[in-house]
Amino acid sequence: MIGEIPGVPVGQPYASRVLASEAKVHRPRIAGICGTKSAGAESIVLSGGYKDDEDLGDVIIYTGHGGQDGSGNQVSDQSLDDSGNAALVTSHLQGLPVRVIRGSKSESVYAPQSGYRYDGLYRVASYGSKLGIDGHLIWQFRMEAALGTPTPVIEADQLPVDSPRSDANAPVGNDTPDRASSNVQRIVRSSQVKNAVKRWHSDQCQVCGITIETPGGTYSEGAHIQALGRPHNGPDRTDNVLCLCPNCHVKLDTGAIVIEDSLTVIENGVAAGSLRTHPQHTLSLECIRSHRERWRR
DNA sequence: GGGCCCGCAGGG
DNA sequence: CCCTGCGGGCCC
Repeated sequence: MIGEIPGVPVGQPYASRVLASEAKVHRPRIAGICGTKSAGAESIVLSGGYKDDEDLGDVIIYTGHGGQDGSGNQVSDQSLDDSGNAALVTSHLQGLPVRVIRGSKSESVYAPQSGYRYDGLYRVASYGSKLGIDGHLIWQFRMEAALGTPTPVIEADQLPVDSPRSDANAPVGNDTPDRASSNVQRIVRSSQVKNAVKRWHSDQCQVCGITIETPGGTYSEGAHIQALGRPHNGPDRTDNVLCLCPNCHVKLDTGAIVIEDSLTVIENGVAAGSLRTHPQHTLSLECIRSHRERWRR
């Protein structure tokens, strides 16, 4: 389950990994990353297992997994083929939220005094590779606190001796949790619809035919033909979604291209080829017409 | 404190 | 199935 776990507030402590696992907050009992390449990452744990990590509170530089010898030393290169790392790449490409759990063994001032603590949702802002402290290639993911995720409280005995407790360290609840979590669930649902379409087309743009290759795999965007929400109110279904490259996505959203009932693509008033199709991917003519109506001139 | 080994759930 | 992993307890 991606996003918040219902009934689990930000700041929720767990005495052990087993308890966090039973609460479904972070299911693996040992591994630091939970997730799959196809669905994205559910959650990560910062527990001091990788020395290249940096914890700045609302920003975390999180090291991917793999390449260690079992006692915390990096002895070989990490790879994006590793499932956890691939999962974080997917979360980045699709803008999906990741639950963050801090453990007491992390060196960070934001670490809990003991056990583990759920610290809310973060997004994978960017990622890249570099040579780690031990001289092997590592992949790192920049995690940024999502809107509504507070910077964690610095627990009392972590404060520098002279610094008074400030209001900034007062316990923080979750602002408008219901609305935030329903937004998250809507993003997740919508991304499942888009993923189905992208899989059918193997990330090849249905308009221009290109496939973008990245170190983390191929990339495409799921583009709604009839826009979601007011005033267009398009359905979030696969028959209202196209697999497009970012350029063609912009063109579709701005009316630079429209689509005829015959699936001919019209650009600058002239036919510019035919939409690529897939047998399992039926399209809604109603949505295509609605998009055309929107950009009639 | 470090080393070891027993774990099991997740993922491919 | 097999393999791995930001545990954890116990022993030294």
